[in-house]
Amino acid sequence: MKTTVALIEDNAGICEELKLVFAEAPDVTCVSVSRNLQTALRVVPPLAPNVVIMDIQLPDGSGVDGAARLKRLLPETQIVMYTITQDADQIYRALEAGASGYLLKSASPEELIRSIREVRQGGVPMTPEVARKVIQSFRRPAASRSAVEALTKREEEVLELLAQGLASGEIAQALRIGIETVNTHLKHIYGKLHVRSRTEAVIKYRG
Amino acid sequence: MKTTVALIEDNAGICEELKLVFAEAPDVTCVSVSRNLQTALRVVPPLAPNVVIMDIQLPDGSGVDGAARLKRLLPETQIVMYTITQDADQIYRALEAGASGYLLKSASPEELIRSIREVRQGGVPMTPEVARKVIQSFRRPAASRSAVEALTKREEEVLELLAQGLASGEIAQALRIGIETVNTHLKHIYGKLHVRSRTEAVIKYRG
DNA sequence: GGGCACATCCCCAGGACTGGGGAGACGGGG
DNA sequence: CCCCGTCTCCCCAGTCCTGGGGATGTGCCC
Repeated sequence: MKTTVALIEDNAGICEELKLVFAEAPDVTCVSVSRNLQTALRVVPPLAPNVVIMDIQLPDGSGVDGAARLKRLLPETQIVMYTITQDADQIYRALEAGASGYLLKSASPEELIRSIREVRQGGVPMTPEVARKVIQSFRRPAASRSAVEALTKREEEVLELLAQGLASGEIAQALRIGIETVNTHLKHIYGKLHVRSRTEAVIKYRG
Repeated sequence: MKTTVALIEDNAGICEELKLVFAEAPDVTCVSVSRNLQTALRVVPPLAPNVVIMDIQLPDGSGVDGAARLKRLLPETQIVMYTITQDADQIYRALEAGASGYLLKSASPEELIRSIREVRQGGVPMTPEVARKVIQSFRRPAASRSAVEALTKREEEVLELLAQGLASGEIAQALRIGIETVNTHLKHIYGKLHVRSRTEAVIKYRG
């Protein structure tokens, strides 16, 4: 099975190294290399690669957001994060964003190529440390997995009304506060839930 | 690395089959076979095997509960569920209970042996279908369509993307149409669903 | 051919929303 | 006492969304 891959990575050295790695695999073709998010979001969607390998730390934004946006534009594309951080929170966010794999940069070239093949066949390649953390998240349920708990009481009230379809003005009326205050609460909610619109907030809230 | 395995499985045929499979692997020794939970909970702990392979459907109780109790008694032991159900709920419960792997009985003998080795090295063996479900649990639950009556195909596609939190421009990009067209579809959707905003449309769509 | 549904694109005006900033009041904790 | 979090309100700029209007092309059915 032929596989097209787009690489999003800012470090030039790693890019070169990965190009060599890809060249070793006859069934893997690297169709694009982007050094930042902005370029990637413009260049990658038209190419519709089978797999995207991307870093989390990018110069112009978080790879997690980038992954979410790419996944929305290309639902069929499998996204594999390739990064140094094994921060549990980053891992969860990446998976929430739609990533299908999470490799640490300590992975060998062979593992990387194997992972690309694996993800194409429906697998979920992860470095063992990462897999372990993912599984652990099931043992302490709902702790870090729902950011909703970080919301203040008022913010939650606003979100609840938002999730009922009310507009800002209507929420203001219902809570007897100013519309500006509602918008301030919304800003804070967006920040805490890592979303960019009321629709996304509602989706996250309603699970 | 030598690995001791305890098997908990009520079906006699499968037991015999697995014994043969284990005999094939020189580094894997089956130290115990239990046909039910009660026996297993008495016999297995003193043996402290490296790995437990267990069914979920057992005559005297759920394998999920059994896994939880075994894991408490043997924190070092890796538990791998081996079952026919790929019910998402069962999978989550098993993982919450402390299972480190989840294999379907459709897995081949080779996969089973490979999984035993994998779990000993910190891996998390899962059949691809299962892995996919686990990963999906990090995303949003699927939409249920009910009140979506007279929508055309295109309108439904737009609504689906809308319900994933995409902005108009992103929907346009995803469907490769103009943003004006998306807005026209949205107008029609609002009319048909009797709503006045994208948020309300999403709420109606997702029930 | 004529009518109809569908999908596509366009224009426009007003309002809503997003995302920065600041700032006052209040209460709790160090 | 001062700091910090929370809730409240405000300003502003830019973008997005809503809700009218119209237009073209395609395919289907009678």
